Amino acid sequence: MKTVLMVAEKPSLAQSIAKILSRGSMSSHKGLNGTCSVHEYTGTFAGQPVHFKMTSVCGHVMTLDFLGKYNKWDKVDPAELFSQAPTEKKEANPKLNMVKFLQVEGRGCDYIVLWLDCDKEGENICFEVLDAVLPVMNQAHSGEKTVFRARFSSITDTDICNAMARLGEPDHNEALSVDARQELDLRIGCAFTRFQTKYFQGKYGNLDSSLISFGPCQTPTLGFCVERHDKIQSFKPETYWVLQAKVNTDKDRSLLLDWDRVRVFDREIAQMFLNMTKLEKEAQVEATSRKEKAKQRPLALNTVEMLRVASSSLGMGPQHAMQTAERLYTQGYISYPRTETTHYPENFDLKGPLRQQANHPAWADTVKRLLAEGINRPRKGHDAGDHPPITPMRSASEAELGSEAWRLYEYITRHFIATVSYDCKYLQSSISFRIGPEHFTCMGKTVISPGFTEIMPWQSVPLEENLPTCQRGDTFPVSEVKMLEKQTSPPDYLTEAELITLMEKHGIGTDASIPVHINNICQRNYVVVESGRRLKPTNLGIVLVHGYYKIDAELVLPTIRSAVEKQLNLIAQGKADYRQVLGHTLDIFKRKFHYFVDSIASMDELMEVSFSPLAATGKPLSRCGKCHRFMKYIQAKPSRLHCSHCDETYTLPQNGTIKLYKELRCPLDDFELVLWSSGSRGKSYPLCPYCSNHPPFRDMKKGMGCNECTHPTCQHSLSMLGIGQCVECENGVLVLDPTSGPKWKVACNKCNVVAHCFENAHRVRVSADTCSACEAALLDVDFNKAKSPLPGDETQHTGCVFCDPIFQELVELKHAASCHPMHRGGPGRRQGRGRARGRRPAGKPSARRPKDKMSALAAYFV
DNA sequence: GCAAGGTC
Repeated sequence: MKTVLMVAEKPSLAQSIAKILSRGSMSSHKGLNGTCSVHEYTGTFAGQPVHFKMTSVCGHVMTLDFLGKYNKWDKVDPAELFSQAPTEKKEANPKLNMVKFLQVEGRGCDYIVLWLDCDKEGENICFEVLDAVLPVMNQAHSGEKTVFRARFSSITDTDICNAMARLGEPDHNEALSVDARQELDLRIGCAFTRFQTKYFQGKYGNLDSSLISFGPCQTPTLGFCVERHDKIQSFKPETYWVLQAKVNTDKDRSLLLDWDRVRVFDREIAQMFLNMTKLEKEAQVEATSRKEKAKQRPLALNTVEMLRVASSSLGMGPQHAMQTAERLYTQGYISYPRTETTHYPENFDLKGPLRQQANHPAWADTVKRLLAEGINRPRKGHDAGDHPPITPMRSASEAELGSEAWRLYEYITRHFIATVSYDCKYLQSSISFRIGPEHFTCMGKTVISPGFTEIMPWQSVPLEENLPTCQRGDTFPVSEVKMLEKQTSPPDYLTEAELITLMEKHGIGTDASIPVHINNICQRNYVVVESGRRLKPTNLGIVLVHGYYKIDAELVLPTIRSAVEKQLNLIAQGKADYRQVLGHTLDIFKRKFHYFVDSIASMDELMEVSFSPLAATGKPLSRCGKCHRFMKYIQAKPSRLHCSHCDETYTLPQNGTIKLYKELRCPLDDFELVLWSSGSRGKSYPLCPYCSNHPPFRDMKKGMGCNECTHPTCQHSLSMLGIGQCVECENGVLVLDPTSGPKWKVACNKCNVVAHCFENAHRVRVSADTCSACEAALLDVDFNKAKSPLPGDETQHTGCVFCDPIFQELVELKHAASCHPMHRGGPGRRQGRGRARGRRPAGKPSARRPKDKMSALAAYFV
């Protein structure tokens, strides 16, 4: 029997589609990556009985990057990234082993049916899948078609079955347009980002962003925020005047009337109108009206609307909301949360999900009534052909979800119920009055039936005072006419919800990437989220955008994306050649780039005002080995040392603290050593600022400290302080931390293994001798007289930390505590004493003997 | 260390 391989874009879709096509009779198992499943069943294909294997990828299989050597920022001129630098496709997520997985499942298959999402990205993934699978599939008989594309617009039985019955071919042009987009985004984004970052980081010490990034989506996104900032800055308040009248409708009730002219900007004129009305004793009713109005139930929920409401009403940022929604989805509480569609498919079961909510304490009454009296037909929304709108899939309580997830789930469920509820109906009445020559109006609203606002109370029609019943010609006594002086007020900073709307309108990003772009401009410190989730640009963000405006406004305008996308669409439609469009667009941006580089001084003028030059930043810390003057330590990201005399910058390890190390110097270059520490519970090691940036020996990499230095005789080097192979990682060596006393530590120079030893020793040295059992270097320890753990009055002992029975008792293996508890390894997983002891019962040789120090070192000298 | 697009 022949085999048909079928591939969807994500595991959940593979399952739904297989369920439909196999009519529920399939057998499933997890694939080798543990994420994708394979669903198997038998059926017919091309008129013959076959075996079906339905599986999926996880989004893109491949990602585009430059060849490795072009990723060295200090060796490559960013201008080269436009054409010379070659790109390569790499596996998008090496952990998933997707190519291997596809080949294992695809080996020996006869046909392949591609069920990727029906958009350009999906078409592109089709070819990524084919590249992986075709080489291992059975060879086609002469002329027989083996590659098929299923085109579907929703995940419903009819749609999926129709797609299966009318298979087509993957569209190469659409896929090529995505290849072009990837290459453009990569080359343009990286070139500008690297240039800006290097230029400004080399000049200023307090930019407070380790990366000055540029991108065709993130930069216009920032542009929107700065545009609003500029509007606020340039706003000039204007004074205006309003007439307000009050009439008595009853003995102790009065009615506030709005002026039909709304407002005037001339005081004299307002005064004139006031004079004409204030002596009038009566207001005459000129007309009354009563209109029944409706407030429409919401459209079915899509991603961006969910994100807007999450931000504006739940105070939940888009990134966080999306993560929360994804968790609710994978746990089966809601349907797939990434969709543009606001229209339920024709045969969508609305009552099923509604019935699941019928006993929920929060909305049982509403749901039961809807089920009993009949649900309303949802409004006609937009069908983007991707996934059905977001709906609840089963009932859940706050206790089982936790408060954050619950708030989002509650909103999604209330929204869903609202879409099958009735519109809110209310009566809008108005009375028009005349006081002297001037006209005034009073409006009132009364709810006739609350409809969906019962389940979405925040949408309720606000209660307004009932208007008196009256008719044309009636009069009411005027109790007061007064003139109010007011001022126009500036707009406020952009809310996330408004930004999402702007991005959607201008086609910047997609439902899945909009939260990422917003998150990016926050992380780069271009904007900060203020109260009410409003985005206030920082000085850095403002200067960047104003700089682009000065040099080349197109770089920040939202049209930058749409213009390129127009070109890409030509490729997709087969109307333009992929190479030509790519070459042409790259050429334009290369020119823009060179112009930008040549004009950078005009952006720099703005930078100068807000930021301090490197030389004027930071505190003097350690001496330069070249000029022997003090270098300044710049703490702001990225932390570094700057010698203003030599005009050199030396980057330091991030995420830790830096101190001077006893004014000790590196024997190679005379630079004063500094001590890097990740905190009292973590590890620390000395490093030479020069060596760390210019590795002195072969096989040493940038960023290394003395604990990885292979200098044969320096007292701070790995050679002198190394003890033996790390007990956990492959290539690490345990190195004595010479600064850690009196609570001595030995730490791995690669991973975060830390051994705490000898609490009360006042000196610990690495001996030249090695252990006869395990070949690790011996430690020579002098204990405090009063607190010596040694027998008798002894204070000195030399032995192996792994094998010596006395030392074994004094060593405790841990993992360095890093800044964030999430990243903490060890103690959580492996309590207390680790492998160092646990795997070495006294007297028995260890299962994995630590290599002797010299052979561990030899590895470094290769 | 960089983009944006998939998805986990």
